[in-house]
Amino acid sequence: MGNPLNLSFDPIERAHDSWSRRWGASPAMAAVTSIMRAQQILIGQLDNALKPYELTFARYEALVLLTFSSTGALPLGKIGERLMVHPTSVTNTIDRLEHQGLVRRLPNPDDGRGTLAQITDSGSEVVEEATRDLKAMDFGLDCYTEDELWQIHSLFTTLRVSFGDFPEGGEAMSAPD
Amino acid sequence: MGNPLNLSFDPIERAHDSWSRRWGASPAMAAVTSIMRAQQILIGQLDNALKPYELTFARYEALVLLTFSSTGALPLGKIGERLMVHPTSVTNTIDRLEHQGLVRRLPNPDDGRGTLAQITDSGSEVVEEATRDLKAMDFGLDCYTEDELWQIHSLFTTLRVSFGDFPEGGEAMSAPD
DNA sequence: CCGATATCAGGATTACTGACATTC
DNA sequence: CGAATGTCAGTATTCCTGATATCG
Repeated sequence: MGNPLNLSFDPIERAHDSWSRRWGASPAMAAVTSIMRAQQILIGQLDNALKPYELTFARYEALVLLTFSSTGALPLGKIGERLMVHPTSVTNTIDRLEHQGLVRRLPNPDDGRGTLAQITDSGSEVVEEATRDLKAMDFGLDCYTEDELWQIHSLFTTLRVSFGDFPEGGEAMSAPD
Repeated sequence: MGNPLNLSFDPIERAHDSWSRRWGASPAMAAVTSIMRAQQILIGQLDNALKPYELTFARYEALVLLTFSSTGALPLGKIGERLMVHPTSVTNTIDRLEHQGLVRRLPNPDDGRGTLAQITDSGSEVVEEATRDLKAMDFGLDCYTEDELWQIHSLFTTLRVSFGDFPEGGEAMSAPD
């Protein structure tokens, strides 16, 4: 559903009201459904903005990651780790980008088993343009103040740490690349 | 990726640092990627908790919605509206639930074109049990205080209103059902 | 006849499991 | 040999674009 619902009431508020009457108030239930809908709205906005480049947000993120690498190339495994996606999804993503000519595969000189994905000149151009567009639309979050955006980021860092993505208060150590 | 990343650093913080150096600081970029990962973590937790019942969170939500209806039945179109999913996805969801015996289809007595989905006794039992489980795990949000949960809900209500899901400050009018 | 309500066929993403060849 | 890196085949979800039969 990439389109506004345009209802006369808030379906999530309504669901939470009914839920409360039956099973007791649950701010967690209200929060989860809000997060789900927010993600749905955002991914719709982002994918839509990237459509002219035939990119999805997932593919855009892969290109951005390669852009930041010193040589413009990274082993597929590392890409999956950074983007938090499954190995087979990385293969799929890189396949697609390769067919689009935005990335090329190279054997990893440091590991005969591995493959590097390297961004092409065309890929670099596309990233620059797409980034300009996404910045212009504030990644779909133009309804927020800068303060609120940091608040959101901070709140979810709590969840990610709690889930075990990375240790609390890291960032002050070695920089694996 | 339903599993913790277990990295030694925060991949989102890292990405935002690189991004900032190249294109300027963007709290929106940091917020979006945080939201995406949070949603990924949560849907993984929820679907995992519902696996014993052969439910996904989407199917669970459909059952809950029917539970709240006075007759335990609703037109498919209304279900899609409330759950914010595409009509064809509703057909698919109800198909699945019907095969599981948790829901049955009935012709809509008020509209010859329409179909009602009605929850079965078996469906009602499953909802109760699944809900108990989800409440016990706080919908995957047990790392938050009640205050933080309302904060999250409130922040995303801003986004949903801004996107056009429903009018600001609604909730004080008729109650379509 | 036009619009609304499903349903169906089919395409695009993404995640995950299991298997497998290659290499460390 | 046991572990790691990618790739492939195949499955499950969900979203979306038509096309379509039926009813209001």
